Amino acid sequence: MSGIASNPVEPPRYIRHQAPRPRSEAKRSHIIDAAMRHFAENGYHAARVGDIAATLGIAKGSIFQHFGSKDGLFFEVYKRAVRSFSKYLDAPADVRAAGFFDVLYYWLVRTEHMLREDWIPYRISLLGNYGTDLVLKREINRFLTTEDPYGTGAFVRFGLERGELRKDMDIEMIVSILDWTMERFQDALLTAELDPGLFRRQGEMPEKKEARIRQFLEVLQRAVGAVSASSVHSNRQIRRIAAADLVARTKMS
Amino acid sequence: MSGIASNPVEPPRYIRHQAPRPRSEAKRSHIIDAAMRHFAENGYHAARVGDIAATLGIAKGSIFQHFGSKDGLFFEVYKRAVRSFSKYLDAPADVRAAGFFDVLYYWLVRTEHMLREDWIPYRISLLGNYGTDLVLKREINRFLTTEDPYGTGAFVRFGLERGELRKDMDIEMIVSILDWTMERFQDALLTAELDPGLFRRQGEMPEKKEARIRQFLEVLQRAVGAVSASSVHSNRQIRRIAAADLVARTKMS
DNA sequence: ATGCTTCCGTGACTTGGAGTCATCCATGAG
DNA sequence: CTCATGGATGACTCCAAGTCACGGAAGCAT
Repeated sequence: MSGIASNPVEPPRYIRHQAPRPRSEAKRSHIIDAAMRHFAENGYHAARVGDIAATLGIAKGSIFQHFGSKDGLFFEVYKRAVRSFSKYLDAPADVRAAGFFDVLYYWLVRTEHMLREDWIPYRISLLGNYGTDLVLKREINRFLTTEDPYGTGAFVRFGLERGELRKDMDIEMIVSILDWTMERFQDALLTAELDPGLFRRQGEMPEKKEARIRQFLEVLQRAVGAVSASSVHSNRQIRRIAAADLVARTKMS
Repeated sequence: MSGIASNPVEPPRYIRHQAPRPRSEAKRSHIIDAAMRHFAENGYHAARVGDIAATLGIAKGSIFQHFGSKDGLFFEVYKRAVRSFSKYLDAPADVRAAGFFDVLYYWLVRTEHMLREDWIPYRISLLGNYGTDLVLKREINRFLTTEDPYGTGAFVRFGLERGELRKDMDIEMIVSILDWTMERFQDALLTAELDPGLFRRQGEMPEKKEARIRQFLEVLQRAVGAVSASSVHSNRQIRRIAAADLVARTKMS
């Protein structure tokens, strides 16, 4: 295509000819751990690769040898953080048995507690979603699409098989909507920074928060839930509203 | 409160005693324009303040004098970009008269065209939403909340007054859900253009896109729309599905 | 006009962190 | 013990954000 192939192409170097020694993998892992803490505490930009190295008592160059760049390091950190989260279907068996929307409820009410005891990976995912760079964000999206770390796809199929989700929609549309709204709702729940609109008022009112969760789930159920007896969320309040609505609809006709 | 007022406090300097001269405002405006182009073309990180200055034929220090920092400059750029977008209720009168969901439809189908003729501010808003820094993102959210540049609040009130939206939900919940899903849906719609890697399937299928828009709006209507004759979207397909659903619900009881 | 003051623009300079590389060293194979 | 390989090192380069002392321009007063 372009120039003349004057020199025979050198075989590309820096390709692993054999699996890395076990020591190397362990070190990588240590670096990722320390980096995760640093990124979580300082944010992406304020985190210094040199500081991470100093914390570990190793040379900065070593980190670059392993990960190539600060972006590359963060991407590994991000993947580990996200993989450490539970998948939807990891909910206890009795919750799963209760149904699709009960599983969502289960995870939403636990979000806050999980944050307190394990805030570091959550903060990392927040940085990956909003606080780094569009180029990196693109990599992250590719990762999320191919790996589906929350198991949204399987979870939606679960809901479809149980007849709790509408069958007349593209499944990708359901997955997307679930991903979008759950992500944003959880962000709003957890960080006043991101959504000052929805939760700014009630700093210390857990019951108000729970009401929001219920309302959100109810909206979600209307949006993508199938309309049949088995799909009605087992929670009393939601069932009550759905029933009232049904009456209203019936009267209308 | 804190220490002893040992020294009489110096009157703070660097406070504007009078409005900036008109020349200054014009220059600010020029800088913002050039910066917007640079950020849009290169992304936040790759954009160089020095390049922007060189493009304008002025000194780099001048930009810092006006905006304090690169972040500060970007924030001004972001505000201008977002303010340049239409508000929901800027739709033509006949579209407004057709109803809430028709207005949404109107804007969604136009998103693509608007992108082509005016891609720079869109790209800026994308950078502001995903590609800078959490600290800046926080400022941006505060701005979006206080200024409501898309007029979402007024638009939701419009829908409520027309009886097209549910009255048994907190209004902020509706606003948040509308903001979240519209933003993400538009991003998905548009980044398919900008970045064929993500949604590479329907690159050249406008009718598929329109089907997606209809499906999305239908979901949204189920989620937050009131159930009454006047709320049904005027689009035939949506009305048909809503009617079928009503029948199904009635049978169920 | 002449001086006075305040603001604006300038570009050389400082700061500081990402990324590099020649060299060293630890380890394993023969 | 020697050699070969690849990880570890840290001083070094590069580069862009941000600073500042200075000079000049524009308003203001006399």
